[in-house]
Amino acid sequence: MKIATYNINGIKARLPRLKEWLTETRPAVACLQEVKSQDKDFPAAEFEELGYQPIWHGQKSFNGVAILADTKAGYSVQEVKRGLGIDGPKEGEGEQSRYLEADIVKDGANGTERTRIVCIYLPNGNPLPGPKFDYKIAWMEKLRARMLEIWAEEIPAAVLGDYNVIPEDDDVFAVKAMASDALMQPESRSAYARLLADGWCDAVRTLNPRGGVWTYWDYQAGAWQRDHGFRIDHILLSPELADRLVAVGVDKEHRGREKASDHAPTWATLRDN
DNA sequence: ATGACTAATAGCATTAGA
Repeated sequence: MKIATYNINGIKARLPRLKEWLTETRPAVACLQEVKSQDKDFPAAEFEELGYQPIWHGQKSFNGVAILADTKAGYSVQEVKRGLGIDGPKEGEGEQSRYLEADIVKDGANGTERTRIVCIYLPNGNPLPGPKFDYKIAWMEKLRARMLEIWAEEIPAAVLGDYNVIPEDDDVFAVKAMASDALMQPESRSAYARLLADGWCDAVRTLNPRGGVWTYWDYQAGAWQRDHGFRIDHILLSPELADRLVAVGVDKEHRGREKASDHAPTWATLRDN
């Protein structure tokens, strides 16, 4: 079972690239972030034609998350929860669309297999200090509380998405370049480290203990051409899924295509039960 | 150096991203 996360940076602008990626790599589950469209504009039929069942939590202009399940491979998606119940950083703004939780279901000879999949788009947190950074840290605390609830259920679970956290110094091309950024502040890192301390397994780090894996390259200053990237898209696994971890990867080649997102798809494959 | 790109929405710029 291959599970993937991909910050697509606008579904309208990215649809041809996204469909290409789904067709070429065929993940069982795809978590999408920065959909940047309202619910009514989500192109559900485009995914259904490819053999994917989508659920989505949209928002006008920015944010927005979605989960796709490969129906051709026998998977379906059942929504469990949307939103963490935390308001955005602006006065009276209400909640932003950053959290979508679902069960991926597959019927087999040995009964029904259920995998909890959580798709997150964690707040960026810049500039700092300020309300946006405070919001990021508060959001991470809310996320941790929800992840502890899921942990207590003792179910196979994965929390995938754009965490907007560079966990370690070897997850960035140059520490100095990002030192003052919200992505690698001590508070951001320690909030992420707490998730790992709770027992969640960082899949990409586990199979790449020396770091040096990037999932994002800025559009600016020739970052892609110079390989000036960093790792902020993460796949966290419960013990049940960590035991089944086979491989991880970043579909880096897709970052180099025409009209690409600034993130690359990041995936993990899990052994079948 | 708060620049450099890119996307969305509403325009003849601004907000947001990271």
